[in-house]
Amino acid sequence: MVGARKVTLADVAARAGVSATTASYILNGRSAEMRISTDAERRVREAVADLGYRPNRNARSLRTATTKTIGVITDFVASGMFSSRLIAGANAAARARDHLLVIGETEGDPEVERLLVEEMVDRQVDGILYVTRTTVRIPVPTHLPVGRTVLLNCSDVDGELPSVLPDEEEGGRTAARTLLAAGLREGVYVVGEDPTPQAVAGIQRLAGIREEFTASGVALGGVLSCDWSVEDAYEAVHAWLGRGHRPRGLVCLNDRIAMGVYQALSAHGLAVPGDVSVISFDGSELATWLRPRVTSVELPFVEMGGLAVELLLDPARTPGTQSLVAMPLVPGASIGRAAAVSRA
Amino acid sequence: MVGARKVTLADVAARAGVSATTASYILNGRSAEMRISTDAERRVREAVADLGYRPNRNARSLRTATTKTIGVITDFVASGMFSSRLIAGANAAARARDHLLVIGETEGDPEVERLLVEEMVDRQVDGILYVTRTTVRIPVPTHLPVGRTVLLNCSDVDGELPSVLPDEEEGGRTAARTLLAAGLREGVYVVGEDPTPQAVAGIQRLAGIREEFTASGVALGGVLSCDWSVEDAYEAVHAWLGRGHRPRGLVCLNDRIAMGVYQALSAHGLAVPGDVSVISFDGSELATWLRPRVTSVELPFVEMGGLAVELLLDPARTPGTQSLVAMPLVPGASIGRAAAVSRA
DNA sequence: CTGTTAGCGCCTTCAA
DNA sequence: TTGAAGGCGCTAACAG
Repeated sequence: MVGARKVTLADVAARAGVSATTASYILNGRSAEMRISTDAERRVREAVADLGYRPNRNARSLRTATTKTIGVITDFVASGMFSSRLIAGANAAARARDHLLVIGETEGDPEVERLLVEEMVDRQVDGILYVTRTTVRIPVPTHLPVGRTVLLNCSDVDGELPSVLPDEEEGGRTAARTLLAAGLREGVYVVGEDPTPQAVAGIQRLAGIREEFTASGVALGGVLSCDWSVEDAYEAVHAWLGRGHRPRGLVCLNDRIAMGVYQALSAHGLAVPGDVSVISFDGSELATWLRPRVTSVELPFVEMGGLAVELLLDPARTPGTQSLVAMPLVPGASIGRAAAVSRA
Repeated sequence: MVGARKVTLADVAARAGVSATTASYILNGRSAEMRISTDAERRVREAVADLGYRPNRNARSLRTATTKTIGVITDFVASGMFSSRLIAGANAAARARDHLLVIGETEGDPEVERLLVEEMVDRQVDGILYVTRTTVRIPVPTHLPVGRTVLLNCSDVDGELPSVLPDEEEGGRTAARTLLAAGLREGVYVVGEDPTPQAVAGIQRLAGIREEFTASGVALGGVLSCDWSVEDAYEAVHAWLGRGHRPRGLVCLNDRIAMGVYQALSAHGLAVPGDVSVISFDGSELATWLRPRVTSVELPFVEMGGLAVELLLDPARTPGTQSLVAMPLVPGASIGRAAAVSRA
């Protein structure tokens, strides 16, 4: 029951026996600066309480040309299974800075995207967060307001707009290090080489993994290519195992692949981590649902969303055009300490 | 690069050689009604194009006291794994009616909730969608603007506010019917009786299942109680199977439970659907990831979100205080046609 | 310290 | 068919 009828600042001022100006100053916390008498202040605050006054933010926005609102334009993020955490992070940061989020989902349609950007600019949003579900490098829409846009989970091919991304390469190194630290020194394969052209996650993760293995003087067993889906991973690994391969460790490029891999291993009677150690990427809920839980390198979506908002609201803070957020390791129980030297 | 500087309606009018009034009429599609000359109209539209004019929605809102914006207040929906589809549905419907969504997540904090409602009312949202992650029956916050609020996925204990909910009971009947149609007539158990007090989904699903079984003169084997999580379902079913029980069919009260059930069955060497038929609720992505895919009764979140927006924007349409949306069956491969009579 | 005056950009009677 | 004028509610110079 938010009465919210027609109580205006003028009403408050009248009741408090001051001018609207004075009331405005007080309500905007400028009473000290303006040296308003404590008495006037008290009377105004009373009037506000008595009348149940609430400022009309539209009117304020019309004057100040600022709305304390951030526009979020996404492809499928809001509906996505874990990428929605990007929104959650952004939302939390926005709230902490007294901003609200207006969201718009484009479903990948460039025309809808254009419309949404216009809509939001029309609504005077203070900035726009352009968010993608998967980490991609794209030719960014030309109509985004340059000064006030931050790319989240994607980067501009022209590198003009500031962007926030997970540090995939370091994530790859983390995964590799974790396996190496467990004593795995042979028979380690990567599952899920990514064929999608724009997607960068797979490529970078793989690069990090390779780098770390090379640095440790250990050779990677090989790379199995498959789509990033449970079913495709299952098919690929199942067939591969069927041809007699017996890996010691598998690096799954995301949690869904890990699920498919678990299914394939199980179908061949191989145990995790007894026979095969598994590690993956994403750190999603799914990782915790697998049995045993798969150790996963987490996509720091919440943190990324938060950082993006900070950058958007704090122009000066922009450390450069690209911010990489660390991917923490979420321990599971999918990695066995390998016998010093495997003797299968 | 949305120039969006300072092109006002007045500029457009000036360039077109008409008054702001005329320009306003034209841009609001009232030129016919106002019998504006086609020539004036053409000139105005040209001016709009030339100047790249965009209306300032704040100014408009100040006048019209309408913002074409819907406030969405959720507990954890936006970050939730599939409940975010509620938002997706609402968003689509909102866009179709030229509205945008402002979202706010309360993380279950009533104080935050109060603040958010105020914020949104201050911003003159045209209505509020109050959304919960799980289907619950709750004492709804008192400060929601009565005329313009729709509850989504929850209902008011006082039954005052209109609400949109999945038709859980019918969903339960659907699940039961599906199993019965496959010839299962004994050894059917339900997994996941829900202990949470406010949650209604489990209770209603179970009621529907029971009703259908009773109607068919078939006795339910029993009900296994466990939390609605993969791990808990696994533990419960695993222990139960360990005590020698051998079900023919299992109805899992959600997809996560189904996942735990699959794990438990697998651990006991029981095959789906060979040894045991399984059906579940939610129809989430997870259902499609299980091997074989589990047949699931879908939570119609997208449709619910859409309907909620319709009701919010179309006061007259409200058919009553509570709208139930049908839960469609999403076929998987987890149900075997039982031998006419089991003879284990 | 406080009030007066002017708009922000748009919509909408009321006259012409 | 079009224009002039007023005001939505609030903020910010600029006086006093």
